[in-house]
Amino acid sequence: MQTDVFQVLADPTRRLIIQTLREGEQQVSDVVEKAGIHQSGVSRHLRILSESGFVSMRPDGQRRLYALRPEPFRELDGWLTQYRQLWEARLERFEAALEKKKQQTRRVKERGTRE
Amino acid sequence: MQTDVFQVLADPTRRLIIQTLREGEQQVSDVVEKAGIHQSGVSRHLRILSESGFVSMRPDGQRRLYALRPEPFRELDGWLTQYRQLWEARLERFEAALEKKKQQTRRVKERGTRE
DNA sequence: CGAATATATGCACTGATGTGTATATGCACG
DNA sequence: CGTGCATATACACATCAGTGCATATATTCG
Repeated sequence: MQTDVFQVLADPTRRLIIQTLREGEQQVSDVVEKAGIHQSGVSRHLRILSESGFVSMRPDGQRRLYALRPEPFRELDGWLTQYRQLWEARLERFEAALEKKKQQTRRVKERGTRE
Repeated sequence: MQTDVFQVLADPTRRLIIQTLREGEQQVSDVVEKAGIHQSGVSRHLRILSESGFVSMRPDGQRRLYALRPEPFRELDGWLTQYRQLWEARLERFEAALEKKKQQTRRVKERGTRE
């Protein structure tokens, strides 16, 4: 968790690895095939991803299975939330979603609807 | 728009500048005060932010006013969407819990006290 | 035990990038 | 005009990060 989320995501290869792991748990050699760099490089990227919380590691014999973890994504989402109002006039996310549900029941009488 | 969003956000000073611009349009000298680096550096960061679409620039006499633009944030949000399912399951549980609590509250109000 | 396989790490290199200093450019105003 | 202020840019520099190569570590299997 020592390296910050943005730093980690800045590298394209790392994003590719993350993308790859979306399919589910993978061992290093699988990732190597898709990453286009040497095994040593992948190993180091996985280390960074691990230390920053993006992936978890589970030993399976001599292999190591890596999988995505939600926390950093959530963190990024949190950061992004500060700026949501920039493009989302109406917030329909998170608690706002709940709020909306309540208002649905209550009928929309205000000018809350956009033009 | 040549530099990619993640690359741009990787630099802490740049994120600080973005944060600063959340308060609204600012001229360079304002940003300099808050950024903690020299004016030339700020100028270059603003250039990068501009080229990547994070900010817009509007000349005002000899000054230049920079302001946040939504596009890159939206782009980041789009990227993030691929991974939302990673943690939204949990979030939904959270929402459900909240909902439940609210219903509880409502019930309590309707029927008087129970426990 | 020794060989084979999977993954991690030390070393060296290189390209990219953030920064300061100094200077250029652009605008305003006497 | 010419002086002053706001901002941009050229240059030099130092640091860092990603990479390959070679090698170490760990585990499985014969």
